Amino acid sequence: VILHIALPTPLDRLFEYRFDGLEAPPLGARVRVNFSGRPMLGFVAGSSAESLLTNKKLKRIEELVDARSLFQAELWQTLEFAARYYQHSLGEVLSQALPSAMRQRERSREPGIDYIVLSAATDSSALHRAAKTSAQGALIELLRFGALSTIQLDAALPAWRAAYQQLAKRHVVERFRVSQFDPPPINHSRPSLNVEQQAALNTIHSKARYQAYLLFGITGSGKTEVYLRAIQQVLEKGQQALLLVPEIGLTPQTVQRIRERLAARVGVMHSNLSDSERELCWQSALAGRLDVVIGTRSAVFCQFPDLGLIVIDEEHDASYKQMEGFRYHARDLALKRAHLRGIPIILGSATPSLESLRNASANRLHLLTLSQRARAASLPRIELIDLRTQSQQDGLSLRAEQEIRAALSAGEQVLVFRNRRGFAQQLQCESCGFVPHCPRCEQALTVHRKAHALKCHYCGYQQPLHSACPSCHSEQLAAIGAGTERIQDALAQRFAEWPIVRIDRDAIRSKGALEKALARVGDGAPCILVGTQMLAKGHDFPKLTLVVVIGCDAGLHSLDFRASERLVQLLFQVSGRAGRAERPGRVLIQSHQPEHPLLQLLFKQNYTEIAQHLMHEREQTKLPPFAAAAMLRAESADVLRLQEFMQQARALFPVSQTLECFGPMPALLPKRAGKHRAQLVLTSAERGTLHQAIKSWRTALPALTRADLHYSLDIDPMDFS
DNA sequence: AGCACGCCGACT
DNA sequence: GTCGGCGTGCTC
Repeated sequence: VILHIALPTPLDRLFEYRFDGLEAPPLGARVRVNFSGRPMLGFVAGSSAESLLTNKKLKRIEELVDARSLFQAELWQTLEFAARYYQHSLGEVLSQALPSAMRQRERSREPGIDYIVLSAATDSSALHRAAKTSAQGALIELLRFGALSTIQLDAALPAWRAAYQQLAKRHVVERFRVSQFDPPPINHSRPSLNVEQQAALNTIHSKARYQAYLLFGITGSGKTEVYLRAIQQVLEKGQQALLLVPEIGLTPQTVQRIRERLAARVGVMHSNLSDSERELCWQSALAGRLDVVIGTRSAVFCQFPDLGLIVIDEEHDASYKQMEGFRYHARDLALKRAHLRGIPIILGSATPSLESLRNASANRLHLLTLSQRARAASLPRIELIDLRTQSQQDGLSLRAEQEIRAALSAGEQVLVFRNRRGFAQQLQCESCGFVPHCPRCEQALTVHRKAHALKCHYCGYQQPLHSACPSCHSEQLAAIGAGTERIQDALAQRFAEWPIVRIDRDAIRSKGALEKALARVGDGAPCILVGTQMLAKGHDFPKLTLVVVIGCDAGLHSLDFRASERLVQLLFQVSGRAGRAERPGRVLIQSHQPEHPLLQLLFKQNYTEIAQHLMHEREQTKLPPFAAAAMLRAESADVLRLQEFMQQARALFPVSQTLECFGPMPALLPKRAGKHRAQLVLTSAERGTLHQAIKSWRTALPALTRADLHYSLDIDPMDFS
């Protein structure tokens, strides 16, 4: 038999190999082959009795690794579709749908799982001796109600390993290994539903076949409770559920809460797990040892004996789009999967993507609305601070300062949101105007004062902070613009009597640092939180009543067509942090342009209205969701080579009445890490037309490439970066 | 993407 | 005389 093998190489075609079996193995089984002198694992993707190739060329399958397909029928079809839709090699698509451990290693280990438990001999006095604030205390606290797996502990207490070592020495805790996940302790307390939640749930329950829902619920309206009830219903039927969350949204608290609430075997799948842990979760789900998998983007490829429901939380989140290699959108593939499987899927968001809103108005998504806040009495009030009439220092206006003081004095917590880390955006010589730039990206370097460095936030380049201008040797160097570090310093000077907690990528370097920082805020004592978008999602601060947003003007004028949508979603999310408990929240937005229509619309706290405004803009400019778009990106150290390639690529593209091509234009970051970057945007009102055009056009591209020139094709690009 | 093969410049 | 640059072509 001749097998047609999909190989994990960018070459977008199948390769034929001779197989010495009587009949062809099932599609999706792995095989070991020699490909151009290298050993490789490929996937059976077809077969035939004969081959047109000469016997000399045709090689043998060295080993059939799996007797059965690794992919259930509906996932296989989804992946075949994905390869076609994203115009990516099937072999790479299949390979990426597997945990990386299974891409290289042929046999998987017997899945087993390590649990940590309090020793039977440990009495309560020993438990009391461990300080509650230490990692050891936290570990004991977690284990008090039963054993937890290493995976659960990684999620709940990232720094648990060191504490475990210490406690194990004193025989307070011990480790044992079992071959499957066990259900956590049962916890039946569940909040009651309001009328809207119940109505949404009834609608979801009414249909057991494919139906896609858009659960549009404002922050605090109880979307999660609807997900959990819907999942529970599915579990009661003996089926399993998949819950996708954004990268940043998978907090230990979320997982723990869901685990307890559902009293089900819950697996977690995210990028911080080790390869073997991911494989374990993947294998366990497939083997029916898990009821629910919560995971980020790549968890969309998890398989179950009888998957009954998919939920996508924060469906608008950009982290669902893979930004390199096989550039899939997990939400869109989940929709495809649910459709092929004939099961319901829920997309949830307080700020749905324009794509989903449009799908809802076209009845491709059934809209379910939650407009009542479950716990808080009212929505936060939004106020704009006009920076043109307000003096400001270190990025903070006088008005904001007064409001912060008032809130703190009233015993409340304050969040100062600034989506830029570091001390200052740039350094400028006051006598000659010199601004240090990254030699590889040509962007102004960010000042990091604590680290005493100038850093490039795009490529990671850094150099020591100058004390004198390298150009004119003046020592008058001004730090321009305020990042989180500077704002923290400024706040510390003005509010010395209150604790200030900064949360951004610089402050939260190590595992567990985020938990530590959040714990400092968790007791509800008055304090100031300063941070980037790390703070915007998922975390609940009941005592937080005031949010101050610093410097969001850049998002109003970006060249990226999705920038304003993102800004609005971010501002809504940040606003949602305020006043979740009984106290009403307030949001102060500092801007140089408070009259900007988007900011004016934010006032009304009505996302639908803002979305309509944005939608109108997109319709005018014929951009997604009113057109299908694709993007050709290329980069090279040699500008001329890059320009030549892009010009030729453009010339070959069959522009017509229904097909448009914009560019070549420099990328949003025209130079990054020493490479010049350019892009070509292709759009059409007809998705099929665009797809066909790109399909034939793309075959001509390899002939245009030179050494040191890389290009990639992005279908449904998320940004113009 | 890799990797081999192949044809022209600066070294022992 | 050779070592090595990367342009071109192939992978069942």
